[in-house]
Amino acid sequence: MNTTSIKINLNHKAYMRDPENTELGRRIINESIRLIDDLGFEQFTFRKLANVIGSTEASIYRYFENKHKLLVYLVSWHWAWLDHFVLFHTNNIADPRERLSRAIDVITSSGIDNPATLHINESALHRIVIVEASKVYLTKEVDDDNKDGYFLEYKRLCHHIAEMVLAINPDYPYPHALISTIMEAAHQQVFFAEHLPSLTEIKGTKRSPEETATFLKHLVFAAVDQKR
Amino acid sequence: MNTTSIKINLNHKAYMRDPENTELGRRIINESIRLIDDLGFEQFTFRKLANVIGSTEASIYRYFENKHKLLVYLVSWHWAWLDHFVLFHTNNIADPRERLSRAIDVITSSGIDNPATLHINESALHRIVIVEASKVYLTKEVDDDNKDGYFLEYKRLCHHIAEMVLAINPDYPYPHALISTIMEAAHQQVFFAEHLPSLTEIKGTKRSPEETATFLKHLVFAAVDQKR
DNA sequence: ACTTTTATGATAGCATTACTATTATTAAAG
DNA sequence: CTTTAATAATAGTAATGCTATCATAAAAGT
Repeated sequence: MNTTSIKINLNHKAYMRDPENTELGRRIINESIRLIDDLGFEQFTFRKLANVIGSTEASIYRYFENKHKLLVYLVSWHWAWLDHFVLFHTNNIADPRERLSRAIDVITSSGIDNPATLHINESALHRIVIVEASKVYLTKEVDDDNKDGYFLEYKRLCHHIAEMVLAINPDYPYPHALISTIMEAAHQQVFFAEHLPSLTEIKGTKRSPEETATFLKHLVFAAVDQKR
Repeated sequence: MNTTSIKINLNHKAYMRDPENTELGRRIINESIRLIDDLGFEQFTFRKLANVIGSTEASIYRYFENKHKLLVYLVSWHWAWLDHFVLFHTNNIADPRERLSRAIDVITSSGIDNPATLHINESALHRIVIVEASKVYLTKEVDDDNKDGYFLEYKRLCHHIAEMVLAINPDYPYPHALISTIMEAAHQQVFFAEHLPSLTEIKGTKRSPEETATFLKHLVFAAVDQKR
């Protein structure tokens, strides 16, 4: 298996025209990641994006209906990429505890860039996901967006890791709740460490993802191994 | 102690003029809760609020610099109120496990209305907090807002519950990380149960807060009791 | 080669949002 | 009974979130 041949496929169309297929599309993705990382999603606009890529608002609107759909696309891409990475790193590992441990390492690790998708800066995308990912579903349109399949990549990753939990303890009653909780915590704790340090023991350093992984493994294995 | 004499005091000024002191101020709070619950924070505007309370945008701007600060105010008020409620329900309980268990019940419980603060619809506010609370800190201005004390109520509640964890197990290394994780999960799981049910075993019914409390107690006591 | 389609760019415009400023009116305080 | 303070009424402005039109260039089909 050659990692340079990876193509991330999404299970929905948050876009109107597939941005992976054109030069302009790839520039939209590439530069929007840069700009959202820079300005935050609230301050990010298609007008500003058009300016930095030397194109026009109207052209960007031909790819994405609005900036929310663009965020959905970016976040979904990240989840699909992480799901792939979890699979890759747990492949051929027999011990279910080791598999789960590695999965937690992957979901907390800061972005690992993929040489096959040069137009995606996965490190910057990971920073975006930490701050903005929950905004894709915390809206009034969540049920419509869910019907359109916008959260399938997130759910699939959650389900894959929940299956590892069940492989360790088939009687654990909350595998999905546990994993969705720690998937969210994986971001929150890193954010808290940097910005609201009194909410966590994790230190706001370069190593906060690893420290967060240690905390989450404590938590998950305690829950899964619990005598009832 | 008479519960009808409670006055929630915030440790910061997200407002320009204290809305508790005037009739218009109380109407702003009261109706903004209704309207945000109804429209979601993104669609909520001061213009729409001014229309429903029969006042003007300019008048509302004399109380709150912008809608983000109003949300900060509402969410802080909720945390201060919950902190008070946790104190109330754990007061005079000697057993630290029982104290922690009751604290978890309080943070997951849907809003309990306070007869002393009739202008606050705590049930609607609780629904707002579930969906919108994380948006108060997931911004580029988080560090400035933190300096202004906007998250003190949240941090204090987290710290109070973390102390209960330490009372049970003084060696547990992540009390604040654990509690901030479950405070966030208390909202997420209820939201997932209703809108993204494949992410959790909690069922999207009226009883989802109680079910979430059961899950969180499992998790917290497993972590705290863990043999290391 | 030559039409037809498709993608982008250039330009304009428009309703809504997020404010700020000005002045008038009314009610409370001194 | 007059000064102050709070609200209302009105207007205006820059930015946002779009949509529409038309020209042009490049790619695809015949």
